[in-house]
Amino acid sequence: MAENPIQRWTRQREVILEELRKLNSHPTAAGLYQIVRRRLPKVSLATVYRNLVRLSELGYVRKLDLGGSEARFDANLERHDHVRCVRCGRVDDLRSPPIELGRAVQDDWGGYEIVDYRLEFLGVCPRCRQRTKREPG
Amino acid sequence: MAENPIQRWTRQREVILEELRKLNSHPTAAGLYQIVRRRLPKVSLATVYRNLVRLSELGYVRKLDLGGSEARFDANLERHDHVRCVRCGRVDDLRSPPIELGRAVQDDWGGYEIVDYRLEFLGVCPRCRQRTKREPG
DNA sequence: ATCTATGCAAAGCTTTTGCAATCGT
DNA sequence: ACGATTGCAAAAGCTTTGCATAGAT
Repeated sequence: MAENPIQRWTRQREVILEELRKLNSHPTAAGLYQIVRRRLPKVSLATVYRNLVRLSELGYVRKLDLGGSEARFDANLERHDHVRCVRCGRVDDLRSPPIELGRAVQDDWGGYEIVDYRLEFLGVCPRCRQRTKREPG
Repeated sequence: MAENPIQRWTRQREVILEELRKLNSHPTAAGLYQIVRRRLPKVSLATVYRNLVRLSELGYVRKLDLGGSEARFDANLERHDHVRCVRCGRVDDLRSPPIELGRAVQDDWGGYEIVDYRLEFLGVCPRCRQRTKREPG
């Protein structure tokens, strides 16, 4: 997938990957930037973006591109789907096995050659459900 | 869904809705703008955006928010999924019936209350497949 | 007459890019 | 030493917003 596999394992790249691997919260680039900054105060947001692109190309991470205005990143490379909270934006992994492509659609594909799918559930996360009970509306 | 259902049926709103209804190509705001401009040369892109938001609130259209950088709009209000061409960005309706939420996931939802899902298939559209045969790579 | 909607331009937000300096190999 | 990578700032791409004017009811 990467055109040029040559890479230099810079401190920035290392820390960005390490911190993303610690999280299961699928941070946005800006979110991860704030976390990485705690270890590398001088890092720039552009470096975080560039490394996330590079690490995706190299197959270390996955760019999620779910709904919402910001892309999210995931170091969990196994095929899995996500649930996104419509209130707070939080994204969690779905424990359940991914759907079977073949079963989902019985009809024809209109001439398309299918290569992948993107499935995202929308819901209200436990914390936001709790909050709703106290302050409805 | 609309906070304030009061509305004025302006020429712009009418034409924007009419043109979107003619299409099954799920245009972006900019794409629809180009089409609407043929009938209303002085219309502004901001008006198209504002009306698409308003028409979504009023339930006349649906904002798709699939992958990709631009939002797409659909006047087909029936529950249906989409296929997006990874080469040219074209979005088509899936004829097949939508998947059944309950069947897709057997396991627990991690405390989430599920309200909706978003399913998008990625593939290569007929035209791009054709092109590939001539100029592979 | 009232008050929403429009057109224009400017601003906002996320992401990308140009450039000189830095650092990994 | 070579050239990929960085930090900074500027730019780019999509969408929203402020404001004065036009227009629907």
